[in-house]
Amino acid sequence: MNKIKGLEKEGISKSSEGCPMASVMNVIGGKWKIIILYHLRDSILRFGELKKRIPNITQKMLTQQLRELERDGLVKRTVYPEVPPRVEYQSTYLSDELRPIIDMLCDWGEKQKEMLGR
Amino acid sequence: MNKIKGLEKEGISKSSEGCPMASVMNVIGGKWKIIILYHLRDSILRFGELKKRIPNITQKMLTQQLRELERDGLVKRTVYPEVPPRVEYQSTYLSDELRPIIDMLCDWGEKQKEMLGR
DNA sequence: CCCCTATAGTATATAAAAGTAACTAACACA
DNA sequence: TGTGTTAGTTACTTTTATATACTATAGGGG
Repeated sequence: MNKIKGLEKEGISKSSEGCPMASVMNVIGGKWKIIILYHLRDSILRFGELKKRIPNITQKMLTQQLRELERDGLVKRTVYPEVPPRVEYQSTYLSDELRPIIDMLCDWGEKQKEMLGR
Repeated sequence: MNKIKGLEKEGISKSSEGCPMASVMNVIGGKWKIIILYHLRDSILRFGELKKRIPNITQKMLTQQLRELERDGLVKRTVYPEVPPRVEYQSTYLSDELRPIIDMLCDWGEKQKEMLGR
């Protein structure tokens, strides 16, 4: 179980050649990643806090997506050797640069919701 | 086969409550959607042209994602009753507003690639 | 007429990703 | 000895994505 997703993401390979967008998708394309990064925009959160803020995600998915984000340098994971365990997640230099983009996406979503009559 | 994905996306329901990001993800969260919109940023493209520009996508996926994008008002599909058939896809008012976001994502991807040493 | 090409798809079968539910480790407290 | 807490695992099922093959249509060549 040391490989979560095989070769594909080990070095952002495969579909990243040719299309600049494809490599981006490799890193933030997971179903929950942008949502996770959205919640980590301005807070350091523990695993359980993230889980509360993203009600529909399962523990397995949250763990998995966080590990991939960590591997790709988009979140920093800090484990405190306590009992019960405490693990904190925070954004990094790389994901900080995604913040304006995430904010814009959020605004776009609001506008789009209005346009679709609701 | 009249329902591509069931209820979930019919009205941007489900996970859109609570999290503003979730509704955005419902619309552009498909694996290929941002890539498709990226290629339609500044060109009107036929099905086959899109397929050439996105080599790893399969016809089925391209068809499916385009239909979902059309349904959500992000692409306009124009069929010319010719043989061989000609179908053109173009961006809409809604997706035009995504353009700066897509460009920023693209830039972020470039920067990120450099940082990861290559 | 038969075969070939081209375009924009469908259909079917298989692989991969995501979801579900139950289980674990470690200690604190009662 | 038994219960609660947190951050995960594990095994299993369902949903998505991919690969491959196939279809309809018209024009052109033989």
